[in-house]
Amino acid sequence: MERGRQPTLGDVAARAKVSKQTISRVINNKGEVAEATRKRVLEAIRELGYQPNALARSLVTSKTLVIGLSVPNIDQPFFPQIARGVEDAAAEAGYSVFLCNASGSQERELNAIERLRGHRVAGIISFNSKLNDETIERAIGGLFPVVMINREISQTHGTVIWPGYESGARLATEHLIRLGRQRILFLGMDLESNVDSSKFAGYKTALEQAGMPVDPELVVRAAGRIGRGFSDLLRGGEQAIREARDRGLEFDAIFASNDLPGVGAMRHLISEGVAIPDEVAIVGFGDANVAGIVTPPLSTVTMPLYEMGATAFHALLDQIDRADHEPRQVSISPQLIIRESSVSSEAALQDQRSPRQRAAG
Amino acid sequence: MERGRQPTLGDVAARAKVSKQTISRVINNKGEVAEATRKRVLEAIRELGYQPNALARSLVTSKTLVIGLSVPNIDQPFFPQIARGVEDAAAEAGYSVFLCNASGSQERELNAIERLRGHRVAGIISFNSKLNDETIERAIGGLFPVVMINREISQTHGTVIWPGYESGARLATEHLIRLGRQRILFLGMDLESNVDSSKFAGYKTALEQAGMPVDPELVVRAAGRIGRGFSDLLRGGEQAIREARDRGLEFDAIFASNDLPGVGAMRHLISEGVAIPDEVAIVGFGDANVAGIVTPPLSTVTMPLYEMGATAFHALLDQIDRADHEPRQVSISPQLIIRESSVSSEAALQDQRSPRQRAAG
DNA sequence: AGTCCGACCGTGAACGATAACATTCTGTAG
DNA sequence: CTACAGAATGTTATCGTTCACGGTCGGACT
Repeated sequence: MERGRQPTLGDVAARAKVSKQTISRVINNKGEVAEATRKRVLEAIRELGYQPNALARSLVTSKTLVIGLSVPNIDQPFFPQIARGVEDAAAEAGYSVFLCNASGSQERELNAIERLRGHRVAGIISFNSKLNDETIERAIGGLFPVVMINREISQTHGTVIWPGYESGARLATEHLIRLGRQRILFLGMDLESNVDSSKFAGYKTALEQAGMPVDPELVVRAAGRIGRGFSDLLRGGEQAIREARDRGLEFDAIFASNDLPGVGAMRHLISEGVAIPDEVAIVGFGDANVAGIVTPPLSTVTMPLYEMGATAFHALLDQIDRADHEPRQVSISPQLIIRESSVSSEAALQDQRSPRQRAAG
Repeated sequence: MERGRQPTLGDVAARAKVSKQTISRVINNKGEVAEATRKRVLEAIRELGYQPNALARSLVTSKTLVIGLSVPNIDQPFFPQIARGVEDAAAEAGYSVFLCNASGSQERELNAIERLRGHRVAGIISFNSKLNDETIERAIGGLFPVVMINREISQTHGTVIWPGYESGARLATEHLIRLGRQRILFLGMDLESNVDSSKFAGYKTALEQAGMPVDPELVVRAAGRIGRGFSDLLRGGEQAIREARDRGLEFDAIFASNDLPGVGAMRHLISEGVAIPDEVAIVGFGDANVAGIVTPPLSTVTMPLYEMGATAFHALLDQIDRADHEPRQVSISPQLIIRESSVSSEAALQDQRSPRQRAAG
């Protein structure tokens, strides 16, 4: 199978019997060109199936219609939806998206950034980076616009998108408190990460405002890392709860900082004959899809992920178009979805109203 | 925030006091260069933070280290795992991946292909294209290598990866037959598509080989399209089964061509008090993650998706590296995972052995 | 008639790299 | 002493575009 050379501006010019410059003018709708020749040119373009070489174009204009999107692991709830939001918005603006899967490894993430730099992308959207500010600064410092999702503040230039993990966790915890739960277990994953620590802060605030104690024993860590498999995370939650019960820990509710360990925890409790939500009420955090499909459906805190992706792209575009752009910070409001893992079906409808209103604020 | 110009070969050359060509030689490890100058050059590169411009490089070599990946909808089980497989393999080989989300629209898919052409990608991996052979031929005919997943045969050049939908569906149906089920409902989505029709063919073959009738009444269509939302597909299955029962259809098993409608169907049956698997046994098709998380866990036919992605990339690389590459066809063997939606937990272990062996063949 | 203007189109340089060829330099064989 | 191989480096052309000019031509205005 021989591979055809793609036609160039010159080929089109020869066929339409005008200079290359005129072809360029037609393509870019820039400068005046007589109606007759424009038609001839378009005809030649069509006949040859000409498609401008973006590489050559970018080389001279030093602009590319390409951005990079770096995620820890596309194969995990949360990220695909964001990616879709980014891709949709980008395609609409004529941009293409390089997908980089960091797999939770710093090395691979840095590697990807280098590659993106080589391609002279117009900007980067980085999700949940494991890299610290200093490293990021060294790798991309000021070279091109960046939007970072899941980063609270940053000395780096660029826009930061921060989902309101704290307020989301507070919504969830307040919901459990309102249900009369006394001992609410916090099931985290990586308590040192800014994501989990924010969620913990929300949990803590809710307890304190209700005048309830924050018992360190009730803070439990589930093994498993973002960037690893799906079932890894499930098992992590399962095991953490098993161990907690083995050592005699008592609790009547769980707030899981991530849905998957939350589901694992729920499965284990059910298999042990614990009644959900009567004996233990559970609320997760993350993705509406997975949480909605389990039995009983898992109450969860969720975010408009698709819109977050689109927002991230538009924020990036703002920076690309105006080099003088000020660093911005965008926050996203999470929303509590109440299902039957925390409230039995009849009661659910009644409680649904008040937290929704809070979520909007 | 001002944006720094990236250093070029020339800048490095000036700093190391050699010609640009020597820099190029060092970077590409091509041609001989004295150890002393090589060191000086590397030092200059490090100091300036130089990163070769892939655009300029590609322009002269007419090779890019970029491929395109087109999927119907990244935000849906199946695709993220494939994408990860592709991205991992690509990154290892130094390639970057353009992600294109066709959203199930032909127009957007063609659009994406045009964009990819403009970027002179080295090849394209297209998943489950809605486009017919003729359109594809016109859009990319012979211009660059293509690997198509989910396409049985094709007049087009290029490699085709075809998951064994037919044999997978046969495994599932045989499993249900072996359980003594007499009236097995086929729950499809888009019976006209090559994917669903292959699955139907497998279903039919299994019935015929067992000497059982193929009742057209038992072929039911779930609304909802790939490319739409998650819950869309769930509801489609739910509704289809509701309607089937409303019109008095009787069945003791369901083979769902896609997990999501299968789960929807199961949920509806459970809510109606139908015992799973005693009264109705269910087997789905698709993704192990989602199917494993529902209650009861859904038996399903699944495929090594991550490996499929990696395989697709390597097949593409083969074509890229050797222009004379012959069109190939790769097939993937599906595997039946038996869970409690078809067999109660004790019985499951016994039946597990025989279908596994068939899947390997 | 001369001038000027606007519409239309072409020319040459540049972008940042590599390919192919040319040059310099050193050491060694004839 | 000359020639010549081979290592080390430099020169020039090229990839496919766009940019910043410059030219031509016809007509309106003075």
